[in-house]
Amino acid sequence: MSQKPLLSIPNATISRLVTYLRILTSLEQKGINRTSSDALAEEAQVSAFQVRKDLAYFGRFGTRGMGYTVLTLRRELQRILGLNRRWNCVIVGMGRLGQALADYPGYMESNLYEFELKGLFDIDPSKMGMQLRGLSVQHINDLEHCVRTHGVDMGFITVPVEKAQDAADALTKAGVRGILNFAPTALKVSDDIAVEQVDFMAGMKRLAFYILNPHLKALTDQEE
Amino acid sequence: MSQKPLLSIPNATISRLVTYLRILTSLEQKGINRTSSDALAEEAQVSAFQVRKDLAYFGRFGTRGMGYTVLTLRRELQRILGLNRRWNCVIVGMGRLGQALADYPGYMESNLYEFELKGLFDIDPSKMGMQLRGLSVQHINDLEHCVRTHGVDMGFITVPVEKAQDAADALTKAGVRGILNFAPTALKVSDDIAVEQVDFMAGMKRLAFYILNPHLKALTDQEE
DNA sequence: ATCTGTGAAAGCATTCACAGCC
DNA sequence: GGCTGTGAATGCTTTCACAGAT
Repeated sequence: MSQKPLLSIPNATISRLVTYLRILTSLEQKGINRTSSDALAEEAQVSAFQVRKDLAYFGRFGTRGMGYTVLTLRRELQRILGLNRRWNCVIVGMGRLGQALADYPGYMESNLYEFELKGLFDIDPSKMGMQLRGLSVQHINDLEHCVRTHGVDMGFITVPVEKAQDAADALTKAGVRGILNFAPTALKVSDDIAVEQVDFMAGMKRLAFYILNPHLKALTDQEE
Repeated sequence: MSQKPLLSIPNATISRLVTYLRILTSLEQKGINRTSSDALAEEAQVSAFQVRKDLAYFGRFGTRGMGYTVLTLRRELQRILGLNRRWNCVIVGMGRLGQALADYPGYMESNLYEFELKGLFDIDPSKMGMQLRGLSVQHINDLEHCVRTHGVDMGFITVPVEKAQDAADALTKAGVRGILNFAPTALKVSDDIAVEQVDFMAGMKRLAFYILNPHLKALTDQEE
């Protein structure tokens, strides 16, 4: 219930928690009900120190000398990461990236998270009514209504970079609590709205760089 | 020509270099031919120190008291990032993510990078011959031939997690120089092959976490 | 004896201050 | 004077070593 952190959590920790959760789910399916920081570290390919430190940001979930109960730790991680609920989403900007994102069925049925698309928006009249995954593209003016009626949590911005701030303002006004920005620009939004930046092709760009510079090894990872 | 770095470069620096390049390209289009670390920093929303430090990893491109020549710096960054060439790519695994990736037209015509798909591969016989973006899905056995004849640089792994290592082995044998791994597992490959990990939905997961924990602010960014 | 939880040390990346060149 | 390039300082993340619980 009560989260401990007064300090800020490394972003990388959050990514790793998702990994631990995936491992725990898999252990559970195999009928294994106890594990240890060593075993989790082995699977996640990080150090056991790292596993324990990551968990320590949120509380104490193990028993000294014993390890962790798979079921308990799995539940705790689900709670911390927000997986006991569905996340309602909208896409603003139905260009090529928005369409690809709407068409991508994976995130709806990811075995961990439950993200659900509730609306698709654009300002281009020629796109109105276009059907994608059972939703029809609506005008941005209808965004607020959609957000209120469906209890939309987050919006994905996939408009051209020069329109990104407008889209963020519209999402703010509509009342979403978080924005995932695919446009390569930093958004200015009010403090109570979470913003995460996504560079869709960052992986390819880094890869191109490291192929070109084989003597440089990527030591920092995840990121994405 | 000669790259300076003996030290390892922060991964975040590479992402920022791409940002600087985008800004320089835009300045050039506007006919502006001189700029400064201050101006670049303003646009990129980082500090001027950061801009200069990032550039310093690769050499000296400015003139003290004067700033940078847009044209020169743009060219240098293009060279460093590998944008004077085309990157030939293949996708291994034509499930939902592989299909979405093949269908996504954006990375082919990105105004900075030139990535081109040269082949689509799977092991499932029922997928063979399936058409996507002018390419037909081939059996993984034909991967090596494709890589040799087209000079393929990198492969994207979009197979289920338990098949990811096999896909990596096949790509290694076929002779690619880099692998972009979308499966949530760490691959073991020979040292001379660059591997970058991509978590397609990491942004959404982080966002869910920060919406749930509004008192925690994301301070580390980009990554992606 | 075992394995967690955590303060302290080490390792990196960012920020800073200023020396060095126009 | 102005602005870059860079060693030194700061701040954050990871690693470590060990105290503490069973």
